[in-house]
Amino acid sequence: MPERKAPLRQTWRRQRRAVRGGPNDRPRRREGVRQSHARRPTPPSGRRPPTRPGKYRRSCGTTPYAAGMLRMSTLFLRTLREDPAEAEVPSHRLLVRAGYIRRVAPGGYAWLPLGRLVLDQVTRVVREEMIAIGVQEVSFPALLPREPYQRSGRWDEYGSEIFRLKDRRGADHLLGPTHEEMFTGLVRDLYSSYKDYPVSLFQVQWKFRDEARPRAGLLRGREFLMKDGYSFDLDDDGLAASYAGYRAAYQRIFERLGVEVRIVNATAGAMGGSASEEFLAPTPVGEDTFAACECGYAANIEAVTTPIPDSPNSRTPGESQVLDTPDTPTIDSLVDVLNTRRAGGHDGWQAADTLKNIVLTVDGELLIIGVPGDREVDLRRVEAALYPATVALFDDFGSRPDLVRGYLGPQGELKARYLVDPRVVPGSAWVTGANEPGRHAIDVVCGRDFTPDGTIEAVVVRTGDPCPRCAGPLELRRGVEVGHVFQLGRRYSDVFGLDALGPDGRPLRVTMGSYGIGLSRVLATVVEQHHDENGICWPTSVAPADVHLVGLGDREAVASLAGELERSGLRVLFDDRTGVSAGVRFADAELIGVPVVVVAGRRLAEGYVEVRERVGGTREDVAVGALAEAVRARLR
RNA sequence: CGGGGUGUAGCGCAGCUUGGUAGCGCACUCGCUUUGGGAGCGAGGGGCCGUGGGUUCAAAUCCCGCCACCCCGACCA
Repeated sequence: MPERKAPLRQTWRRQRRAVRGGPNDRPRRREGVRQSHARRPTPPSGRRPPTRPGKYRRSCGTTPYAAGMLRMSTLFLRTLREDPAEAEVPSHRLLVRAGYIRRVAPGGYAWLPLGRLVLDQVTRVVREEMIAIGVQEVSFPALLPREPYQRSGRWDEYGSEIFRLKDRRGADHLLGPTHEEMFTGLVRDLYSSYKDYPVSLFQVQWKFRDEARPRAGLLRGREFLMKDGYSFDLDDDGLAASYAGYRAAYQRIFERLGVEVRIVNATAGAMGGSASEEFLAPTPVGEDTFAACECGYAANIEAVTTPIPDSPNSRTPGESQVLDTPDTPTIDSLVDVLNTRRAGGHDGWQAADTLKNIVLTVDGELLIIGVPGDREVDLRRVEAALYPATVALFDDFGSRPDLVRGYLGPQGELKARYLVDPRVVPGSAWVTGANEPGRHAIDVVCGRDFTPDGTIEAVVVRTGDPCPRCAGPLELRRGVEVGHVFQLGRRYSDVFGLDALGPDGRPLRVTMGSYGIGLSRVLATVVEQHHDENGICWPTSVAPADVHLVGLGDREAVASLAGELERSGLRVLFDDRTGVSAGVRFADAELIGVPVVVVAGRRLAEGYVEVRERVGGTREDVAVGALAEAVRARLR
């Protein structure tokens, strides 16, 4: 933490206080102050006229700190006793109630002073770690021209997710969802030699997505603050090194922010590219489902791979035979009939012994997928496996009488490309349709009676499925995607012709990586992971203040205590409001969630105050002289 | 896009069934009292009742249309 020096303004403020007088002298009502506000767009505090803005400390960015102290008597804040009706998830509820944010549109939020402070803290941590690994900061507009996105194909691919607008001449623009195109173009314009590389750039910018349904407050908005970084390397090893650098920095960032994350394998999605990992923060309100194992394996649900079973079957299959199985359009009805009849001399038939064949269209082409009958097909996983193709269920059986609905089987002449779940290994025997209405075949053996064109991860992953790394049981969990790193490769450098002239005089095509952190989403995630029934419990690294001073005793004595805390370098949120009961102050302190609360009250005259920790609720009386150290010791 | 719900003061809600010109709690203002867990008493300010039309002597209330927002799902770096 950077050292904070006590500014000279302190003495000046005290003089004003002495001149002013009584407790009801509310400075913001003063004419002079108002005029100053009108002239100066960002007064750091209403308490004094900002006559020398250049002298205000800058370490807090756009914060409303006047000099390391926030006074609740003038802070633009109103806490709510009741939950806002529209808020469901804890972060949304608490951030609105504690006066950090306020909804202004579906998926759009105003940031109040406390919210700005916290958002700046999150940004500061991320920025520090980016700079620490040598990434340089630039800044692009949020409003972007169509052409680069047209060229990369994303103008069309993104579809209705993208915010598009026209200017007065009818020219198309968009509000940037991410900025790969712009960064690629910038580097191409300025750099042309291999000696310039590698280079890595980032920005912090508001991004826009026309979400079909914004929800959960900041977790899924249509406008959100994001740090996006891009690496540019000359070869795959360089890219791998850049990727590793960002990945490690991200781990440090989330560690510092107090956000628990799991790094999961991910599919690349609409941005193209290969290696890709997501940073998922586990929380019950997360929208992403991932599979995790005790051994440390974790993967996005789309990226989970199925271990190949050792033994194909529990029973030895005979020759395949066709049975009349009328009225068995479903797996359950088929299994019942098989067991009743002791088909194949066996009555232990289960849904998992059957092979269900699902007909899909992939970019208009027919595809049949064979999966064990106890499994459902997960179209999102299919789509991920076949990316970028578009996948849909086939339902026009009327046009294909050769596809016998409900009685499809892969044996004989295949009518379309045929892929199977990895559990359908060579040598495994299945009960499947006989391609005739009302008939099924048993002991249909993969590799003998039919030969698939390949395997595909198509079925819904279930709790208890075997881990691909250790075969232990997988657990399904929910998480918020707070960060994403991936190796784009040359997708964008190909499109924009980003080359570096090599030492041999030949052009080298640059390879790229892309790395994002959703800053406003991280802020909400911190709250999801750090709150209780009374309010937020900020980690020190992002808290709007280090210490929340509740003044209950003698006003002058409390004010002087606040000044001492401030001079010791702590960021102080000082509840100097008049006419507010102790209960309200305590409740507000817990709601706002500063990590250490100091109550200066009944023992203040004897030189003692109470120090409380927001997490755990411990309380201890501390001598005033040792207060700053006692607070600092609890901040960590 | 499909399903459900809601629009009344800054926030949370009642009033609508049975039409008579708007109310409660919190917040806000003033006065007095109170002061270690969301204080008490008294006095106040604040609302084109989402919107357009219709019915009626009269509409927050009944009828029709529209709009907005919230929740679940689909979709989604």
